[in-house]
Amino acid sequence: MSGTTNSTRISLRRQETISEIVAAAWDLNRANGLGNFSMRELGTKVGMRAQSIYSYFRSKNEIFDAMFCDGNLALIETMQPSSGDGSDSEDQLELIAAMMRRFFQFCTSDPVRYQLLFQRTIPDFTPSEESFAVAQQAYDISLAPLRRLGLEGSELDLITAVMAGLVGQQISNDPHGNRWGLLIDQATSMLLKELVPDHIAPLIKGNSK
Amino acid sequence: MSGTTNSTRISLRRQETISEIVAAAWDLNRANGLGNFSMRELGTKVGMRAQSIYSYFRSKNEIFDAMFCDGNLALIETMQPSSGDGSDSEDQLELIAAMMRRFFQFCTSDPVRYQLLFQRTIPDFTPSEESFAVAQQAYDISLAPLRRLGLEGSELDLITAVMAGLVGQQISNDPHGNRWGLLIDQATSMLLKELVPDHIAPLIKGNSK
DNA sequence: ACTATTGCCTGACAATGTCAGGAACTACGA
DNA sequence: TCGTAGTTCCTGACATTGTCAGGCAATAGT
Repeated sequence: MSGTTNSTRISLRRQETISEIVAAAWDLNRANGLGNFSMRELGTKVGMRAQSIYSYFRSKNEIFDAMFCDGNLALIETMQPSSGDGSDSEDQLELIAAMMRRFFQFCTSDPVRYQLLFQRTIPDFTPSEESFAVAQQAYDISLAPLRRLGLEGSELDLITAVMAGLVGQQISNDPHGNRWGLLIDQATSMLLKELVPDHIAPLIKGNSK
Repeated sequence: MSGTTNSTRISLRRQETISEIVAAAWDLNRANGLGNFSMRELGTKVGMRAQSIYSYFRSKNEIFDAMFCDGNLALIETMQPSSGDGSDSEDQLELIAAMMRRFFQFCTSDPVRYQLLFQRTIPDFTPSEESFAVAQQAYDISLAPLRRLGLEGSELDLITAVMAGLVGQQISNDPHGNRWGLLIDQATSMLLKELVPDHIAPLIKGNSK
């Protein structure tokens, strides 16, 4: 099982099987909680024996690695700017709020994916260089609108903390609701008042208690 | 192994052994990552066979439960008001900032404990009624200073999200440093400006960019 | 057609959580 | 003090789990 082949047909077939295995792994993780599945269960779901999976992935952790890469690609797709994104100050600010809501939705719509991407749930799993590079790309794309506002360093740290906090609390404490989702706009405006006070007048409509 | 005995000496001995097992479990979890230890390893560390541990805990998850309870008792101890806490408005505000710093320190000083208390890392583990009650108590004690300021509902949600976010980002991204710890005071004042604007004049010394 | 590669299988092994039964020791009551 | 009950650990064992080795049937390449 070298994994290298010159045949397009076989290569395609192999890629398909790999994708099937990864998709089945997502299903099992979502059903059982992250990490709570056996290779035998996975094999059964795909229609082969567990041992056969080892001709596609060298270890269980390599399946997590493929999932990690998969999840970050999905994040890139979610956070990629869409074609209608304007460039003047007012649109930028609305873009930030929309970006926050998009990230929140991405994370809370799939808690297992969130765990794998942003927490350290699997003790022995660390991403490969390749998939870590994808994660870095996802990070850069996610923060690009903030950087375009001139935010950097500790300012970005504060924003990522607030965003991560809203998501984390939502997933931990109200997984089937939207309790912390209702706070996104307030949190966003609070952050922008703090970090970009000169730019926020048009967006802020009054937030006093 | 009924676990019920009339003998103080035996009862004490049993409690000591239980404590030893839990302490050894903390050590192993901290060394290997949460959940990444075997009962055999734990038995060896305590000086008995793995099977013998089952005369003290019915399952591995029951050990996690004891640890969960343990960790929340430590949180209660950390967040309990100290004797020098004043009651007027100015002291209250400084109390909030100190509370934030204390919570941050509690979490980041022991990431495995943080994971067990605040994340869902062990798929099949849910706290027992008894230890969940301790966790509720810890929550109430932690939030009491905020409630004394008149904060409630979604205001508390925003604060807990920011706090959780700072901790979570710190532990995930800078486990051996203090990158997000440096943002605590700014985050605190930002929150108080947002939520208690009438009360914060004496504390805020100017935070514009 | 023949050979090499691929894709799965069976068989097996060490590690893991946990159960059952029992021996040695300790505590309690007569 | 002695006998009995309870406690604390042990050995032995089992089902499950991650993963390796070897091999056969089907497919691909020449």
